[in-house]
Amino acid sequence: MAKLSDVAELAGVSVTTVSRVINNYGSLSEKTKTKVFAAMHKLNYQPNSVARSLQGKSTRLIGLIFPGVSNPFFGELVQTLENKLSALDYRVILCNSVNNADTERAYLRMLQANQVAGIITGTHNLAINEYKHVDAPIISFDRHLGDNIPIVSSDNYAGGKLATELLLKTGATCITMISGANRPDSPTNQRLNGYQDSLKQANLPTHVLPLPFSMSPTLKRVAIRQHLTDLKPDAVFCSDDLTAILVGDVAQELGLKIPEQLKLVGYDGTRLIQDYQPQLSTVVQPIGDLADLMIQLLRQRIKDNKAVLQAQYTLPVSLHTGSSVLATKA
Amino acid sequence: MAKLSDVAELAGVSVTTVSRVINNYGSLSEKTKTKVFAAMHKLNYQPNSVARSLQGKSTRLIGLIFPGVSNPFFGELVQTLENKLSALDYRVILCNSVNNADTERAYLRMLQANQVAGIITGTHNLAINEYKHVDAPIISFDRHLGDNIPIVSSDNYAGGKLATELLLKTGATCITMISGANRPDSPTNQRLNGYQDSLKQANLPTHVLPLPFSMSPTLKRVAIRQHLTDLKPDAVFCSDDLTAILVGDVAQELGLKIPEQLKLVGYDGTRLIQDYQPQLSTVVQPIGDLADLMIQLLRQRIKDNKAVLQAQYTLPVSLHTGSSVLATKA
DNA sequence: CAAAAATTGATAAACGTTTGACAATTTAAA
DNA sequence: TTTAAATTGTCAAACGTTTATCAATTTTTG
Repeated sequence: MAKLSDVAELAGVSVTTVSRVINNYGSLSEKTKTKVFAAMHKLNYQPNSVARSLQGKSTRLIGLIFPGVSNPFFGELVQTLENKLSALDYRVILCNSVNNADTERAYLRMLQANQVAGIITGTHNLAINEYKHVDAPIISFDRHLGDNIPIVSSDNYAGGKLATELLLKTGATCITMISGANRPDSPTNQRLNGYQDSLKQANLPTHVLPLPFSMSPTLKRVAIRQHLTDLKPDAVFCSDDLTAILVGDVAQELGLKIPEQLKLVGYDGTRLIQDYQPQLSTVVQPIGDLADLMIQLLRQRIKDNKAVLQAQYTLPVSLHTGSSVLATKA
Repeated sequence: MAKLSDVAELAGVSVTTVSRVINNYGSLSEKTKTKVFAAMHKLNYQPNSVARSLQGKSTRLIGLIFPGVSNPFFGELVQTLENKLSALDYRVILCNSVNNADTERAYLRMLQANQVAGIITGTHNLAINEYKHVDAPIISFDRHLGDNIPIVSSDNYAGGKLATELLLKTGATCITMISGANRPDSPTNQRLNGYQDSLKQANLPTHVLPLPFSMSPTLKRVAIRQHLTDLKPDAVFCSDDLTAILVGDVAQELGLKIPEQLKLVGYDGTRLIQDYQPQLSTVVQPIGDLADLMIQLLRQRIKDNKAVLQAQYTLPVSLHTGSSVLATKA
């Protein structure tokens, strides 16, 4: 691996000059610049970023901590973040917390040891005070991690209302919500609040079936089948699209026609779902905008660690309407 | 951020001693070890890995280059790799090549500049000779990148035969294969070969519909609809599960009953598909084993850059049978 | 208690880069 | 041609850690 002094030697100039070319400071003639670039190219030279970082430059490394990229929503969010960050000349260290506290703690230590410039996290398994000792700026997706850590979310409350009101508009009267089982302070609980407020306004009872994020699909199917046969709701609102797919499946097994006998709305609206399950109505989170905003806020904090940011940023959601509900009430 | 000398000062020992504790060499009394660990803990100290790397230790960074984690197959593969690597105390730099040559070239440069210990790649957009100038060891998933870069694949040929023979066994006589449009030297073309050989053996004609990986789902639907109405095959074998879902969708729109009028087999068999589309028969790639093997080979090359490895490693596939084909011929 | 062994410290060089200070040389302007 | 400006070089320190060498001190052993 060629180093600075090799380039200098080949170009017949001093290392200082090469460094001046690379970092573009001091005064330089076109002729030397050309010579140096030629030598760099010939040796396929690239500055050792370990050495640069130690000297004082940023590592330009960003840690991304999410439960896991095999979940389509996080997969798309992580891919979007990575694409945008890499366009800004940042590199991404991927951390799959698998919702485990020890893992997450180890990742935070590791990221700091690697001198990351910043962290974006969509997981939360530690006590709030554990995030305080992290020097690197943190931006959070949809989790409350402490007073000085900005939360970026889509409008979960509006999403909950949007979904529920769509179901009401198409004539549903017994609407179940299948929610994840989240920490009480999680912004995603707002989806439940939106659902509850909508039904209260319509003078209808609420029915909540909480299924933990981590529950296996097989067990979820069992719980869903039980619920559908017991309560016989005429509509279900799921706080994620994958669970909505399970509901659709179980409904079919039970011989329930969608949307005639059971209307269905999901949540997240990834590209994958819109492309491959377009019949599923769902609340669409603006993944691109969320990524842009998180990156923008992080960069502000990277530039100035004390940058004053809001505690909470909320981006609007939209609705994708498929045949899992009726387009309009007949 | 505390540094070595801070720990030494707090513990009342020399930096040499602290370094000895951290790197566990030389002779040390229990008493000092305890003192030093206490100080490290108190200061929440972690060695600056930038400095360590510069000094000569490995960065323990592994570059992962894949088309993108929003694709469920790559998402699961990347997550599996990340989990296993992180258990071995490696960190992952994620690179989404989006199948673009310039992007991939830039990633390779960046990874080298960051002194990664190794690279695992599942993408291939450069000329073979461009990989030769990479110092870090490379292991490839399912692509031919050059003579000295081992390829890890699942048994694509067996997968193609397995799928086709399943369809034959259940009585299909007009079987279409929807393939990606790959480079001629790509191991994934073996799926096509397996399909062709199986049909030749059964004395049946082949029908291949190539749909590029990058084609949009909407355009794929159009092409599929065209093909199904023109040829009226009684079975379709897709070289990936997502395309199989599209075929299922289009068939339903055309009023074709699955499996009675159209049998369907996909490829990949991710957890996601098995959990959420269990009715889809599919050839299952052993993601965990693939990840284990790639990591094992990479570590051999990290330990010894000249380690002699095979050019090609092939792991067996299995079959997940769902209701998209008949369980047995009636 | 003396000798041997174990422990700890002080010092310095090295990893590859950046950058400041200042000197030397070349080029351009007057 | 003289002077000023632009260009390039030399030298050294710094980033935080590791590790070798050698010396000093403490502990253990016989």
